[in-house]
Amino acid sequence: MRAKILLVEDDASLVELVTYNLEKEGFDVVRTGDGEEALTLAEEEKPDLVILDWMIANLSGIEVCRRLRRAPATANLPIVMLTARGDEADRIRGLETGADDYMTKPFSPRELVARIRAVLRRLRPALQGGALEFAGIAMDTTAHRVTRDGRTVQLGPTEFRLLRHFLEHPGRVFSREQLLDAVWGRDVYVEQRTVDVHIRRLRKAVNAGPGGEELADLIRTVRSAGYSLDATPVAAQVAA
Amino acid sequence: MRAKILLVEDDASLVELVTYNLEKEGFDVVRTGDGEEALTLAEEEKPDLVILDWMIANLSGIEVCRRLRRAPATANLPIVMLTARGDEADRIRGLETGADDYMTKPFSPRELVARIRAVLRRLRPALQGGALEFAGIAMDTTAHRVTRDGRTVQLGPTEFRLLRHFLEHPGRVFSREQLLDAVWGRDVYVEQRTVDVHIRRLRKAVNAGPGGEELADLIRTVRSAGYSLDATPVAAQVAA
DNA sequence: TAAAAATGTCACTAAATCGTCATATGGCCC
DNA sequence: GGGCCATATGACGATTTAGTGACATTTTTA
Repeated sequence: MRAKILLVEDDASLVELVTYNLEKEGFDVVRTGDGEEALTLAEEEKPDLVILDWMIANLSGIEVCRRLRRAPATANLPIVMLTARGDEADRIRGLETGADDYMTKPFSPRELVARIRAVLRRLRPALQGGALEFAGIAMDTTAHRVTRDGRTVQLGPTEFRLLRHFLEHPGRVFSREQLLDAVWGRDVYVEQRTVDVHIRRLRKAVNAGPGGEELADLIRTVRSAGYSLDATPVAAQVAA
Repeated sequence: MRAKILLVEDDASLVELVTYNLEKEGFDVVRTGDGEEALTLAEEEKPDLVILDWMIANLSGIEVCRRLRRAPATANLPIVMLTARGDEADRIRGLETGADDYMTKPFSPRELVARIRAVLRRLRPALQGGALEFAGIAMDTTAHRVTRDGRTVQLGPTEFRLLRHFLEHPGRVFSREQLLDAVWGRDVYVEQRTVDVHIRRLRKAVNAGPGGEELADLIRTVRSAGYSLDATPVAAQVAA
């Protein structure tokens, strides 16, 4: 999942510079130079983080910061303040108003990106690898939660580990032996056929639709080779 | 609750300066100038945050940072790096190694305090005397009071700390071992199953409705993994 | 000091998960 | 189509794991 960043800045050349660097690093960027609009966008676009210049039109950055903190919808939105002022007093005021970090112009875009990553690493572990996703299946490893198309999927511990392994290597085919090593552990002795059974349990849980019907099977059986997580169902190949 | 800070720095005068300012602001300070000792102290003292100088004896700051991140017990410990180097490359390297913030000497003690507060405000809201809230459960950490949907909930000390830990990391699953570390303390020896009993007591207190009936259980049991505070009850899954 | 509250363990129960097998199903080659 | 082989499936007992009530002990409070 790409993180979305709201950039509130009215210096056009700086906007370009920062946007370029953020997008190069894989962030989605939403931009505005206006304080009022920033508040609206923060609500509507649901960014994962806000970069906020101190000096912007209509509302000062610090006022925007204060209002973002006050509104329940954005109270927890991470904010990185940006400013030309090097004053210690200003920096402290910014941090005390609720900013998570503070950078003084001129700054290096790379450092900005590094700081943004540091903040996001903390607040959205999901954006940093705690979350896995493939073809509608989402797994939050820290919350130990799996959903398919938004609906919660109930899995036993072994099925959970099995699915995690597949999500970590989507598309790749694993033999039963490899799956036993990776999911059960290298020193455990269980029948290879046992893998089949857990694959079946995993399929049953993941492919169960809301009304009891079957969804597309995302686990592909590769005859005499093993299994893989795969987005192209057999039916689609036939139909095509 | 006072926050405990581990200061890893070998410049004696700087240690004095920072310690003075931190203690004035109400922090407890543990100090060392040695990298190896820093790792030990981080485990044993369970600080809420580490201030880490780049240049210290025995192990470089960045190596300490890396090891702290690697050890499960300290992987989530907030780290503020401190250094004489102003190099952008160094700053970025520090942040990418897992530091949460970075300050360059000479720095203002007041700004350091402000940055520490900003980091802690995020990660340990309870330390700031603030209120915690999740899905109808509200906790006032200073008044030591808990309510659910407005009604007061009566908790024993251990259940209170347990709930506070959950509220600080909503949604996240903790193993019994992690809960013992975080809630009971690293040096206490109690049976892992004791956690179950306190979970039960916490559930009983929190889920008791006004008329004696049961409210939705907000504590989720994750088999073979642990427990988490979670807003999506099982009933909702079934109904969906 | 006595009463009350809180704590940590244990034994037991309840529930879920696991691994295996026997059998059914389905693809593939001749 | 027949035979062969690999996989799918349903059932089942064994095992693992969590929930629960009780209890002795310690700590706090009155």
